[in-house]
Amino acid sequence: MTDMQNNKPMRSIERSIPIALLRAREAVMAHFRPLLADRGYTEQQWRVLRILNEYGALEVTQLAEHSALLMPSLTRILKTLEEKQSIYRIRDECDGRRSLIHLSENSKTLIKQEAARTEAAYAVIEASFGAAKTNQLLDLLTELAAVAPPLENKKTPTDY
Amino acid sequence: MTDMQNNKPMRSIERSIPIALLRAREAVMAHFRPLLADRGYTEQQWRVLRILNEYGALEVTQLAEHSALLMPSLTRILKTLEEKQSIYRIRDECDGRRSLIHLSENSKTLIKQEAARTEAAYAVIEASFGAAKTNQLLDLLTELAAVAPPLENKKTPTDY
DNA sequence: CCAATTTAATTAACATGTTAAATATTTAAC
DNA sequence: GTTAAATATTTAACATGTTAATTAAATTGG
Repeated sequence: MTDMQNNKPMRSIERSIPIALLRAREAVMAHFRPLLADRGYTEQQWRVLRILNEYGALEVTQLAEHSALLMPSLTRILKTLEEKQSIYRIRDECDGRRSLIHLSENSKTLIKQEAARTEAAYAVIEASFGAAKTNQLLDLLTELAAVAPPLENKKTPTDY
Repeated sequence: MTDMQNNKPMRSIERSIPIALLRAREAVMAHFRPLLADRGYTEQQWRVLRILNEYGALEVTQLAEHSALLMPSLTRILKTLEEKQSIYRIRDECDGRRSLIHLSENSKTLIKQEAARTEAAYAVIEASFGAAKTNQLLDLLTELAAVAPPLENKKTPTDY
């Protein structure tokens, strides 16, 4: 009874939270992908534009946080968006490492034009899933996102 | 009042379902990443092994469905896993296009050994988030994943 | 039987995800 | 004030996501 063996089988993958989140996300994105394709932007590129439209000019780190993108991804995305003249940068005078990312006028116009189609896609989802459940889900997801991350591999030597 | 202009601003990104799903997923995965790193597998590679362990040998298409991976991704992952001797293929005698993917004995042993650590990570999440909410969330996600996808771009010519 | 279609899987091309390392600039400590 | 530590961002390398095209093997229709 005191042996090290653990005989419990691994939890069924059918109740895997990460996979359930993936599948739900895929179902939702299926509604937006046609819009994105028409606009000529990827999901992540459009997300960056939406964030800038909502918050105004942001530094790269803040932009990464709001858009849920890692810095290396954002670096590449910003390069692409800059080439498409969807955004532009203004370097910080005081701190040469920082720069503010601004939305171009073209992008602001495009987002305004697309607002109705975006809302329509949301409406289809909510009509099927229900506004109450949508809000309930968003609340649960927000709470789950706040679960404390596991302790980092702290390099605590055992010798003191 | 009958103009084409829509003046409603775009929905706030703070209540974006796709982003909320992303963030929640990231918070959960943070608990499993250290385990994956120790094992030397990526999240997706490990998922494939878990699926095969649960369902037994599967054809590539079924494996893609269960693991929520697109076929091109799975093709590459299977090549890697085959080189690591984590899986092996057996071609179908009757249909030369198909093959069954089998879990190697090494992998079966590894998954058994890791079951306890995996459960422990789940336990941490449930201790923080709560078992009731976990189940509630899984139910909502399953339902959301079932929302009817938008009508495909059917190539319906307008001339008949 | 065979050309046309369908199906299973792979390949190609480009974008992003992920971790680690490198750069450049600023701040802190002597 | 100059070196060390910290910070913001980028680069590098490899894996996966995504769409379209391709290959190879069955199946169908004539």
